[in-house]
Amino acid sequence: MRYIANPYQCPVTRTMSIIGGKWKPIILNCIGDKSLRFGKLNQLIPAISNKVLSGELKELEDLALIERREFNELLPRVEYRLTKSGQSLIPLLHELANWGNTNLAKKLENAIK
Amino acid sequence: MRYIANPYQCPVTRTMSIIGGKWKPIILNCIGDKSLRFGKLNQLIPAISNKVLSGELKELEDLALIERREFNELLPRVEYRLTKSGQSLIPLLHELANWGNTNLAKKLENAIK
DNA sequence: AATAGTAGTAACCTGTAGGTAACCAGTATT
DNA sequence: AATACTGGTTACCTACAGGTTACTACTATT
Repeated sequence: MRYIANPYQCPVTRTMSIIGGKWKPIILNCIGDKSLRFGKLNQLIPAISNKVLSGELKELEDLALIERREFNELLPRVEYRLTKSGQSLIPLLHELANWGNTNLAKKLENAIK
Repeated sequence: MRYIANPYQCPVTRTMSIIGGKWKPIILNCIGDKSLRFGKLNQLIPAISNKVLSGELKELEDLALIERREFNELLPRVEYRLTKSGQSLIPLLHELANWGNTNLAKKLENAIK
């Protein structure tokens, strides 16, 4: 496989533009194989504001990595779950996590702050 | 494996902070198993400015992903190559590229611009 | 009638990754 | 004596990801 040295055509950069954000890998991982409501996600990830969470969810939906389902019952609710494509990212995320754990655990504590 | 829903402690985010930049995966991939000079890298990646290239190389060196070797010969030169740790990233980059190619090829052409 | 929970929006602000352009000292070429 | 190449540095600028705060309309609870 050959890479072209231009980020706009680079497949790694392309993947990064999806999972490279601050919250997307965390959101994907939190959802996992469950079907979660907005509020539940907000609880699981307390550091995210609901504006940002809402934006990220919309982007993930546009990328067809998650599915948004509205239930118009007496008290209406919304649930999010991974699509096939989204599920296929999970093992990749785990590998990234592993690499980070084995290769960088201490080295980065300060760098990341 | 359990993730804590906070990017500063998230191992995926940790890894991302290294390869998640615009140029780092490209640089790592360009070096590959070779030993490249600054100027050569600049040629291979024409879209990067030498200020940014210089900065990225410094960061990659700080992270011990590449090695910088100065040769103080008649015309002094500098060569960069991957460390063991840097080499261990290459397969991961390939997987990211693969995922991007199979799952997103078209979907993102516009999104990324 | 007041408060809390639902799933968000709207307006505004900020930090920083990345970009541009000019410059450096030393050597080699023309 | 002028220009180009080496491997960078410095100062300055900008776009945008992400953050903060306040607000919405609806229902349920007390």
